[in-house]
Amino acid sequence: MATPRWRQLADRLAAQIADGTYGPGDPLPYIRDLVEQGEGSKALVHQAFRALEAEGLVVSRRGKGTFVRRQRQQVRREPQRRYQWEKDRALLPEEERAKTGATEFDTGLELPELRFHSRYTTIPAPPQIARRFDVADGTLMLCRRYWTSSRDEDAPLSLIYSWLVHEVAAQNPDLLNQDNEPWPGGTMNQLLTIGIEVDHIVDEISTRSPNTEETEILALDSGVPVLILKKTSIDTNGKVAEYSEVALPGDRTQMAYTIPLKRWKKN
Amino acid sequence: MATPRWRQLADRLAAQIADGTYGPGDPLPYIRDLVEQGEGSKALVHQAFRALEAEGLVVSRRGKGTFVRRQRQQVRREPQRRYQWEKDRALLPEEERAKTGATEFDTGLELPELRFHSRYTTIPAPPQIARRFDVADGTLMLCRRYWTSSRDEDAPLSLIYSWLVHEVAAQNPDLLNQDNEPWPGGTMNQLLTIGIEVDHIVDEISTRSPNTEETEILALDSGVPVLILKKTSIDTNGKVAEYSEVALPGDRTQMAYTIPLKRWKKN
DNA sequence: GAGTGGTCTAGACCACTGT
DNA sequence: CAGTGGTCTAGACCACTCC
Repeated sequence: MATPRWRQLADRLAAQIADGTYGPGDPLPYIRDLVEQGEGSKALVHQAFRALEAEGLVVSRRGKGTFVRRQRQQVRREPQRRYQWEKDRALLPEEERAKTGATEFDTGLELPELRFHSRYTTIPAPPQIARRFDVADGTLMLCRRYWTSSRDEDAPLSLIYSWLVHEVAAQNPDLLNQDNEPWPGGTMNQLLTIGIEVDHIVDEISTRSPNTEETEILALDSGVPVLILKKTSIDTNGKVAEYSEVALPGDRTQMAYTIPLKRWKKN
Repeated sequence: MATPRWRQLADRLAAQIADGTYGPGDPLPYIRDLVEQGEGSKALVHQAFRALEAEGLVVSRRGKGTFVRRQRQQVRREPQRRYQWEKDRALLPEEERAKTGATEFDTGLELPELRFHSRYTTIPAPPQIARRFDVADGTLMLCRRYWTSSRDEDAPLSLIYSWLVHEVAAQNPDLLNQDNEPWPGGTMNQLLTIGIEVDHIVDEISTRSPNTEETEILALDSGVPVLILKKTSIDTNGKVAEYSEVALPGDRTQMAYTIPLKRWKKN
């Protein structure tokens, strides 16, 4: 089929954004003006604008107009450094651990008006989770949901589901109480209190469109996907100690990994 | 403002998809039927359906109906293994190198009807690229664009921009000729022919909505984001030897990294 | 040909922003 | 208050699928 007129209009505007005719923060023409100029009915022009918004190119503000989206500053996450830092920190005395948290490590922000939300639930393992831990379907799990937010609108956020085998976590009853969050020293220290040392961590990264909850909590603009980080911590016995799924705002997050390579022998 | 009726309808259908009322592959009610049932005008119901499509939950087929999207099988990429494998292979004699390519490594597919597309251009470095290589703005660069495609509709794809300093690549004129693609042994072998050994690689991963070109070449369904892999190869002198940006289909790609941690000392 | 989703119009009203 | 984007309707026509 021929390209619909709303697509043609959207592509034309997208090209003008790409070539700088409309720069970041600039206003696009008003919908009503484009209708008057014969681009089509209001619904048609509006559909073109919604497409541009879904593609992350523009933002519309009711009563003001439509503007070219500014690229948001990205937070660079380096799990290789972060996980080792977290593990080292887990052994320190509590006063030391309390000084700075993982969120500050990721963002570089001081700890200002950070609010910490958490909700713990105990539920039977769904099939996918049971498979990760190599336990029977329905094994009781401790499912911890949490996120940090800040008054700063710019503050990067993450939305986390973390899973532990309930029977294991219950060895230290403090771990079952959500009011103990944020736990000084993080998950590595929590695991230490029940005699578990993490040997290595596997990060799996994918992406998808956000659901309505993620859109709301992460304050995502329309059209922004989420990065999904599935993090599996394996202990020194080869067992899965903890598994978490982290949703990260796609327009503010960059994951970075360094891969060293073996040197070729000299000839 | 109150939630618009099209959002309410979309959320209600999304909830029914989530709870299994409509399973993968199942048809949703017809738009016209929902209109008759008083859900709203056709445009309103249609807008709800487009929202569900943009969120990746359903696909619409003209003349047939609207169906719950099936989750696509994901290809797991393990750069730590792949890059070392690529480096090891670069030293092999040509007959050995020709046996299997990087695409087969990623996908596990045999090399059936793979078609290889490439386009080389020589252009002055844009600011971002110049900064990566730490060269002056406008330094001549060899920009290589390529992708592999397959008759199999299921075949996973990637769309790549790769950059080299032109003056460096020109030491082996064969590297400037796009008809030599696919080069047996890959980029590591190409670099070897001009005396460069890669010491380590930095992967940076982000995500965004696809542009129209990526949507077309990667055959992305509506609402599917792309994973962006920015890969920087650093040689044994600490210089950037090659830089590439890879667009990967978000519904078919998973990146996996393993992070070993130092053991705690025994008490 | 009957039924599906997709496009498009003309116009109404609402919610919000500025002055 | 005028002007903006967002919602919604009623109806027309088009492109495609299946019988």
